[in-house]
Amino acid sequence: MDGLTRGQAAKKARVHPETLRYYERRGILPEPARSPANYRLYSEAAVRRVRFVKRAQGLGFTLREIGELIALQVKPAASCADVRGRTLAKIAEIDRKLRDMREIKRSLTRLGKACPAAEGSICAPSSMPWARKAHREY
Amino acid sequence: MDGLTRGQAAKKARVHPETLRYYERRGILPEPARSPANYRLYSEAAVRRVRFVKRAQGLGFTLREIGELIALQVKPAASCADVRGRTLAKIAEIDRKLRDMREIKRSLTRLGKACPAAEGSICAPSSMPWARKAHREY
DNA sequence: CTTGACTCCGTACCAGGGTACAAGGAGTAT
DNA sequence: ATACTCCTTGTACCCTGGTACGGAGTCAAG
Repeated sequence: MDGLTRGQAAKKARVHPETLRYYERRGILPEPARSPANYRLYSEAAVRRVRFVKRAQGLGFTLREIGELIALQVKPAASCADVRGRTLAKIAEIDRKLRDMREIKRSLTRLGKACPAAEGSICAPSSMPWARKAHREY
Repeated sequence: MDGLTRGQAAKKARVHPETLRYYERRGILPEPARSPANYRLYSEAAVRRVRFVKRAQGLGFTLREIGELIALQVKPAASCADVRGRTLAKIAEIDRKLRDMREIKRSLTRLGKACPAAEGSICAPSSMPWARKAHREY
């Protein structure tokens, strides 16, 4: 019998075993095959999908959005123009996130440079507009 | 009397007024000045900070992480080497997120190209490894 | 000088995303 | 066959990040 049990698949995907059942309920994972003894049997593809879900969550996507992202490919070809529209919208969203991300990184990079590595030294005033002044602001 | 009331600040930052009180409890916002009638008075800097928080949340950072990000600049200069270390760690984290983000974008872009805009046409098979095959995987 | 919209505070509630628990069955090791 | 671990189901619980609610005070417009 091949396929991974829930615990094995969970370990490979680095999530809690219960999470797999939860994703199944949420429709994020399809109902897996079952062993003769009714054990769930997961494929490597399922593991990859879970890993993708976790990375996407780390980027601020909700489970519903991630489900939509996955659906883009699983959808019937009939709704092709629709799929294309959704895809372009998702790309635009990601571009926004990329801009935000790069902006935060720039700020942090400036801070890293202003901050000498030596112990006991003094950091130059920061360059993060969202932090600057916010604590003496009245 | 200058400074924004809670409602005004919330509107500018595009959040619910209650959120400002919540962030104050969480230490994300400092305790603001008060009007003679004990109303909170927010600065533009506070509004900018809230906006930053929302963008960072959209990138998958938790409130605790965002607090740390903000603390990097507010921290006393004494702990400079420490701040530098944390800053570099945050930058590495952001680089990971950037890689993930770009990978998803690439997949979506391929999908967008494979998907002719015309109504009723057929999409080419997808190029998203995390979706592909996961629905016939047993 | 009242009405309506705002504010205060404390507390209670809610949704999303899991995680735990109980009672019983299956697999394996000794 | 006895233990130990993992699996099944259903249900209950938990944490995070807010939102809502109630009773009282404030402020601006009419």
